[in-house]
Amino acid sequence: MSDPDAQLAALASASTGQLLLRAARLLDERALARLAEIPGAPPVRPAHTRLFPHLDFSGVRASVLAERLGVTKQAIHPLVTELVEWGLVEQVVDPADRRARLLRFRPDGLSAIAQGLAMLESVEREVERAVGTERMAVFREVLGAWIAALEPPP
Amino acid sequence: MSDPDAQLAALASASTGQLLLRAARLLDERALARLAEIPGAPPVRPAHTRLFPHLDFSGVRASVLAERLGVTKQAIHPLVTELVEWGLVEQVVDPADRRARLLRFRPDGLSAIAQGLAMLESVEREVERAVGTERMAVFREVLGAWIAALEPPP
DNA sequence: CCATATAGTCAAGCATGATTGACTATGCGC
DNA sequence: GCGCATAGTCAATCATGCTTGACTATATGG
Repeated sequence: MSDPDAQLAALASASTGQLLLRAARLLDERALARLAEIPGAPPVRPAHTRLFPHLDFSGVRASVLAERLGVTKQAIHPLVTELVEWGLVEQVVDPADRRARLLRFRPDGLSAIAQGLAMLESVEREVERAVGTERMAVFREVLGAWIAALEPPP
Repeated sequence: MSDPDAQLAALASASTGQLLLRAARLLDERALARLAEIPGAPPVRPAHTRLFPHLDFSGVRASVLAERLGVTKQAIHPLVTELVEWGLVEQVVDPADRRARLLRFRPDGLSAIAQGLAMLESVEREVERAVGTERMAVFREVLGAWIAALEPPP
């Protein structure tokens, strides 16, 4: 462990960060692949899934979405358009400013991708079964710490 | 919690899987951004970092790399070429089969991206400080369970 | 020794997801 | 009411990271 080269190599090839990246990539691929093999499901792409954590039933503006993801609103626009076409979200005029529209999940639309989401959940349950409820809780908590450490570019 | 719509929305917007994806994306962006702002550092892209977990000092064939990542060897080739140009890895003829070449880290090359890797490590330490050594150990373990659950497409 | 398989290379093309720039429509403040 | 800011749209372009297909060089088995 005192060899700095070995340490570097370990960092490059198997640090916790690398494990995190690897797990996420596998999860992403699997969730999308699962969705892709369901006949009627909309062709959701990674770019759409990035929007999900920022959507809810109360409504968000497209420009806010863009800002949160750190991209331009032009980049968001086609994605939102597709989600609307697929019936996953709907747009309503923002009562506070009629130029703007609020985007929000449509419950009946969400059920269209329910199986894909259910896959996420099933992997989650599988892992939970393997490691136990308590450890899973710790995991979620530490994940929160990672996000907190990374979220605002200090 | 009995409202299935709310459950779906929660799954779409904040399940553990989503948190995992989010943390990984943030980490990836930060590590690459850090590297990008170091003057002499090679312009490593996400595609290269995917190779790292599969590289070491003992040597791997490019085709094995491709197989592990689930892409064609043509996709791997330009990435490897760049890593070699940047001095991060070197190629030696495989003594077992002279058609093949083994790829392996070059210690002095690794130090060129040491600062980027060090950033990974520093975030890791920051998180560890925040949550404690024990919880970090649990985290790593659960991460392993996720990877195990996802690794071989069942 | 020759046929066939295998490791890696080269080239062209494509989907994705971003960018910049120009535009429309609406709202808000003086 | 007018002027300017703002929310969203449209169009063109670009980098990235793949793909398929054709090729070269080396190995191995009959």
